[in-house]
Amino acid sequence: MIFNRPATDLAPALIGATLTVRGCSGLITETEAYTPDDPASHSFPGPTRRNAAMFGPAGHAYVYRIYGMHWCLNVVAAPGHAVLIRALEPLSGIDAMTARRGRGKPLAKGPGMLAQALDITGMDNGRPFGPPDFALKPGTTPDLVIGPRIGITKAADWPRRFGLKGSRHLSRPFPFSSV
DNA sequence: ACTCTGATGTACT
DNA sequence: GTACATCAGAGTA
Repeated sequence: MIFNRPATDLAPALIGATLTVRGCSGLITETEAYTPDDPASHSFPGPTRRNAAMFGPAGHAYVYRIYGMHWCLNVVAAPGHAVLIRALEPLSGIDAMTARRGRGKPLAKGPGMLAQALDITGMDNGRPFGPPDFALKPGTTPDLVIGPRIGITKAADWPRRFGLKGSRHLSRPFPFSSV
């Protein structure tokens, strides 16, 4: 897996990959690309304390807190580029994820839920991806759907949200579109 | 199904 | 002071 490339290339490549975090794993079903020329990207204003990891080595995590209570996990791509992991299909460690999320609740249908299910916090900011505890394993290239982004106010309509076609483990449905 | 709102911390102007 | 790459619960239907 080549991490050091534009987020717009890495984001679709991560769909279908398996993310493993300390005994829990899942199939990535939804990502979003953020680039330095994107007004909605944390890297848009240039390096700051919060976004330092986005300008660090590719293949590391960029984790930040949002709305005071949730964490969001990104994979750092080229400098100033990152891919937000928005949703996944749980594969293993489901008991632990359920315990952290609460019984009957969706486990990882959104970036905040995903971080909570996998117990990802600011402690993981800057951590390199690699086996065995924090791994990102490429899968076979699946059919993708592409659509506008979610939860942002600037450039929300840029088609930079990628999903696994037909998956039920998405934060929201995609408007009809595919590659 | 949908829309609205409160919770909660911090980075940045 | 304001905005924020969100979620859960309550309300309406």
